[in-house]
Amino acid sequence: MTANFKPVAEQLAYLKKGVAEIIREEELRARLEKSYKTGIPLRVYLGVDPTAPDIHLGHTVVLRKLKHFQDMGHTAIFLIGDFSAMIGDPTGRSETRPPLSREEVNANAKTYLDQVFKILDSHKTEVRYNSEWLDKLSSAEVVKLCAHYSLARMLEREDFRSRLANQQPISVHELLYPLLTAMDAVQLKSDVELGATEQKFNLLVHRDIQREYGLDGQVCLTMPILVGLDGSKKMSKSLGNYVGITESPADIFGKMMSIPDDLMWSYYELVTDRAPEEIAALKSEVSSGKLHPMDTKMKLATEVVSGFHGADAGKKAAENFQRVFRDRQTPAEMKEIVLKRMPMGFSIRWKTTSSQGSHMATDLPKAQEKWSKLLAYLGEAPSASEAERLMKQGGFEINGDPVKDPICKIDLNSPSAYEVRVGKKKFLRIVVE
RNA sequence: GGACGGGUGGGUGAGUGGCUAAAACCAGCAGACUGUAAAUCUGCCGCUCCUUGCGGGCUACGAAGGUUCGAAUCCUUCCCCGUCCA
Repeated sequence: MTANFKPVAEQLAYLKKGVAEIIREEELRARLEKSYKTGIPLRVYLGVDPTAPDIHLGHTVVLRKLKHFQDMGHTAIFLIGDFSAMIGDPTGRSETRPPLSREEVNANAKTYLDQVFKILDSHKTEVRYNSEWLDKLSSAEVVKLCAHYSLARMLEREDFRSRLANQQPISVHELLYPLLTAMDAVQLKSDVELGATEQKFNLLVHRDIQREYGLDGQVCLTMPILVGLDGSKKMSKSLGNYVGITESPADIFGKMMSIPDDLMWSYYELVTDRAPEEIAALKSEVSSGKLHPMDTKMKLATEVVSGFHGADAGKKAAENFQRVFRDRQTPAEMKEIVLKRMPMGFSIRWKTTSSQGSHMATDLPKAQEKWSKLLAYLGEAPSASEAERLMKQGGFEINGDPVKDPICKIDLNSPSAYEVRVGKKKFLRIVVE
């Protein structure tokens, strides 16, 4: 069976969109040509350590590139670093990462796959786990592997060098990270490995080690790091400047709108399917004043939402955004929480457009309860103090009117419904039955 | 193994016995202005209780003990990190 590849030049143009660096482009072209002639698809892999339960927009940059290879008929391999996650990639770290347990890693790996297949075609993706071979590696083999690389070369790496210079600790096992993950490349016999620019060192070590094991060194393709919502640091969960791909359409839309204007071009390039020429055209129309930056950003937000939730959701999110923030109305749909008095306390039911749940609250027995406490109890404010603060500062509204009195109470005995705004973006409908 | 230096709130980092829930800066949150952008200005920024007050309580400066009317600050032991020597 021979895949029907597109001409090499066309493939290359498609694959080059948005990339930071290809090491080396000539080799990639050569491999594409060979594949074109033989009909054998390239083996392209992306290794990801499941260190957190969710993936965010930043991760999708490189996933999308893997998808591009898939689109061109090549074999996409999604490698889950279930073993390497337990070491922790030292990249970009100014300190040693606390190791994860196998249980955490496995749990994370499971949630990754669902999310990843929002981007990749699950039927065409080869999913592998590096514990498959790394678990079995004997000490003798590890020693042999280590013999292929020198400490001096290891210390060429920026984050090791700077930690050394700043008198911060480097654990020996961290040095093992690039070497052990190189075994992935060896085992997979990869033609191409993808990664973010910060992975360049690792990718290059992998390439070197492949050669030591008698393979042709893989092509390394790096993608730029997506800047987070704050507009300066890289997108990461721990910095809180991220968009999770499982978030609701409204949240994704709102977050996308909050990025600085200048940032939208790189988002267009890295997380949408727009061709480079289209992006350039949009950019010049904005700078000439023909297009309003906000409208252009709304387009971006719509496309991002559509990518994860479908075109309808994207459209709806855009409409809702305009309704709430331009027309200053309440959203068409908001999270609804129903409180119902029961003999033992309250039953609490909540539902959003995408999910729902319920539980009993036995420790909320008062008929008159402070809003601040209720919000904290419901998890809609981090703490009661925080909620009080919000109220004092005018960030809390009931049915459209600001309530600044921090001891304002809700009567849980008389049935009624409240439309409540908590902070800038959160709207709730609270119903007492 | 030895000699030194260090561990403070989400981060950086002051503070060496009471005036310190702990300077300053960053991040974060809210308000004003706007395009929920950026920039700017103002305020807030441990938890909790109430009668929301420059109010009460609790917790917090690596851990555990101790000295003291009183400790992030002094003492003891322990843990962790770095540097230099071997």
